[in-house]
Amino acid sequence: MAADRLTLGVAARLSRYLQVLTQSKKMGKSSISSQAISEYTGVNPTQIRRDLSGFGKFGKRGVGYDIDALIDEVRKILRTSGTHNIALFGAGNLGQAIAGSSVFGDHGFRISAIFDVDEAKVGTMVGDIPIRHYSELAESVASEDIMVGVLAIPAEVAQRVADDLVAAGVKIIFNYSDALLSVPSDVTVHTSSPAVELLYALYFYLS
Amino acid sequence: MAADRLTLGVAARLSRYLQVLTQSKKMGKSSISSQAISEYTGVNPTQIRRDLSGFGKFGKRGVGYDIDALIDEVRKILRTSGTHNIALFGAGNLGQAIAGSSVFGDHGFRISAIFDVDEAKVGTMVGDIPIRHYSELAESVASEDIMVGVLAIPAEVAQRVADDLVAAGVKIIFNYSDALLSVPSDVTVHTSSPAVELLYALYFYLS
DNA sequence: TAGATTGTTAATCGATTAACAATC
DNA sequence: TAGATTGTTAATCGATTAACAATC
Repeated sequence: MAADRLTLGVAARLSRYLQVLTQSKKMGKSSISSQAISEYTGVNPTQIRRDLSGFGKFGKRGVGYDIDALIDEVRKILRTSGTHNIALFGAGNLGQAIAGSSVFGDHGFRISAIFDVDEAKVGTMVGDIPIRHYSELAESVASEDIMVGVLAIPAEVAQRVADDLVAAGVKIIFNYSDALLSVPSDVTVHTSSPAVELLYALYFYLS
Repeated sequence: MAADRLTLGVAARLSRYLQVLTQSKKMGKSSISSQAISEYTGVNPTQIRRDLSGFGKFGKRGVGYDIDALIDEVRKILRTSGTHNIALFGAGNLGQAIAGSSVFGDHGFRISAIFDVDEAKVGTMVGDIPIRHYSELAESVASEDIMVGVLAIPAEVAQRVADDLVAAGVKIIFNYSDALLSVPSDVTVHTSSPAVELLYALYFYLS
């Protein structure tokens, strides 16, 4: 059943449910209702139940969903049960903030390399991750099977690094700068745009 | 025409077009086609033209859209032409990275206050913004007409700050921690979840 | 049992897309 | 003129929602 590829919308929503489940587990809960997931994601509870019931009967009527079991099921559906290596570019304030947070680690992403061009930083550690020189990019991507590049660098150099990542074979880039990146069509770029989200939140607030 | 409230989808897409327009202008371009906007947003070019043509004939056939003029039009539609004040919580690595970037400023958001609880930081400056003590929150929100709170603080204290912001009357919160925040239904929370976006990018990459 | 919540149906609405005439 | 791109239509598909029986 449902052996087909997920639609983009379903995959995006399942990922968001997963985050709520992971965090709820951290907060000590063991089960959760579609209503509760809805409050944290803004997704209609009927749609949450619909999204999940397409893959099996994971819930208990009158009770809700067991969090541990549901995390396993959603990870299976998204096929992201393993660990995936990411490389972080830029060891400035933003890079260090990212390296020190659990925002990627909680979802099975491991920061396996941090790159910078500042010779003074190269060789030092951020937590337990050593900072390497940018010139080692291609080699590290290949030897550590890095699937994602995270750009915590100035907008002026973002395109250059994106080009080098593409040349090294990386297909997914997460861009914290506000630069617009041009990449081949088989490469996915996600740009962090907090202001964009605030803009439309503001619209609904002002209307 | 189209005096009704925008749907959530249209408002979200218009905000994203605005970011592409703003960045394209920075890069020195003066006009842009729906095809080019599509490449940077992933939104189908037909839909972009459709979204825009609902409000007027902004483009020139055979040429595209004038960037300056379109920025003005989209801002009018989103009713976000003015400047809006935001308060930043946390002057650590992440807070300093946000304060030092143009990610909010480019879209008419001004960081008018940074709060921290560390007495050693209070009174010092980040760029041209002074760090204030957290106890001044309510007073500052009222006196500076702050509409948005940005949380660059540990997950453990995020709910506490969210509660205080709600009590002070703030209706929009941008949350960089991975905490799940409970707020009244008239308050909007946006949580930055880079890992969530990577999760579903990975799904389509692995499939 | 009584209350709560899932799983599912059916109806509606908005998003998506291809196609193409209009026109710069 | 020729090429490019908008504005718009029509058709399809997925998202959204209310409602409610099933059942824990």
